Amino acid sequence: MSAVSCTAAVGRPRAFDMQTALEKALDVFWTKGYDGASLSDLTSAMGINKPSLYSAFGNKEQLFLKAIEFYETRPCGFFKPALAQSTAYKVAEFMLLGAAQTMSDPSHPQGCVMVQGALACSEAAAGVKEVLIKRRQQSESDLRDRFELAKAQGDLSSDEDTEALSRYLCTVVNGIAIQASSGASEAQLVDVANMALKSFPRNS
Amino acid sequence: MSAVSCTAAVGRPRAFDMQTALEKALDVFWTKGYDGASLSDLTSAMGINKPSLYSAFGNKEQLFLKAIEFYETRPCGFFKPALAQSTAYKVAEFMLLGAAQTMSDPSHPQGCVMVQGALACSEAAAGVKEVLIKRRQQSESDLRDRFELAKAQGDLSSDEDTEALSRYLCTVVNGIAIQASSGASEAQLVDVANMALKSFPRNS
DNA sequence: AGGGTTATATACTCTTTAGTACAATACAAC
DNA sequence: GTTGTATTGTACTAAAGAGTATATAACCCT
Repeated sequence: MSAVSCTAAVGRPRAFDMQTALEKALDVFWTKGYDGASLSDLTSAMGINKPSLYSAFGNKEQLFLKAIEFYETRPCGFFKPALAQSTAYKVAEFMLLGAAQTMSDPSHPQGCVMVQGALACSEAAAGVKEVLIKRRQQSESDLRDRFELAKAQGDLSSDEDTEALSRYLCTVVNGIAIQASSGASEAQLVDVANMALKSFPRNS
Repeated sequence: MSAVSCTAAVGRPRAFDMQTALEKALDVFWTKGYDGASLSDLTSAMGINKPSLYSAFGNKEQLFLKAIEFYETRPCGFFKPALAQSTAYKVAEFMLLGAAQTMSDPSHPQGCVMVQGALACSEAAAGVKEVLIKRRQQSESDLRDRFELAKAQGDLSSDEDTEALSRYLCTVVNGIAIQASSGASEAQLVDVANMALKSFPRNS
């Protein structure tokens, strides 16, 4: 009954790997969205039965939240590496090209689960929709903070509107997500990314 | 049994207006998406019972298709007016600003039903998802055709890649749809539109 | 006024949905 | 080996899903 998920080796051991199961669940939500993903879809993709799912992850909503948490922190993400670039322009470049490449990558579902996981949805999904909106807004303000830093460091002109800049970038990234989920190729999305970059101020 | 929907005044007259009912249905699909919109949601919004819905519109899928058909052709759309602008740049400007205004308009659901109606969805919605993708791609190629015309008319340089240009614009418009459906204001979206316009070639 | 025709409301069908009860099972600790 | 604990598989529940049968009501035409 402890709140922390302790790995005490007591009782029958779990027969599946939670991390792999979570990845499978993520793929289902990514492809079908929260409303479109049924528990049957989830359990059959995860290779487990419903009681195992419920005991390990809570319920459908909590499973979704854990899945997108994993999505955000897994190594192949492009967002955090983008923020770590050395100049504002390089941040924007890394972000747009990273989005173009990652979202069309055929080794996982196309697009972005943070966008298509719950965009227009039932009341049952209203909670997760709000969470996704908040996360996207958080990304936007993280990006703005990075550009404020760039101003302080002198690689972004001080009269730039960092909020508008970050919103513009996130808008294009979201648009790229739509295109990718509609079947656009990496090459096509890289073109879009490069065209979007033309609007971005460079101080060279 | 005739295939054409003739308005023969025979039998009991319909007690509701099909057009208004269709608009109500559109609002539901727009807000909840295809998967998230239940028949109860639809019938209660339309103010009719299920048999009326089925006799008037076929089934859920056909109702959705008729709803988006109405969506595309209703007067408040911005796409066709954009194509009618006199120069390539004005087309782009009208398109982006029109998207920013229309999609944040509080007089109807925010965002774009062609995007959020069925983005990631169940197998039951796979058909309508494909239709939406095709419609969006059609818009993209209509825009490209318009830019090809602009080349011929001399208001767009002949070495521009019209396909990349139209894809870029549609990507930003789709991104604006996401932002609007997440609660962005018109002013914020107009900023995005103007920033996106900076990438667009002007021959002035 | 009566017959033909179509829409309406109620009540139903069958399937699928999310979530759970329970008995059997597999391990650690003693 | 027995006990305690936690997971597993099967079978279940109650609600909601899409779609329909049927009887009644409202209209036009003759």
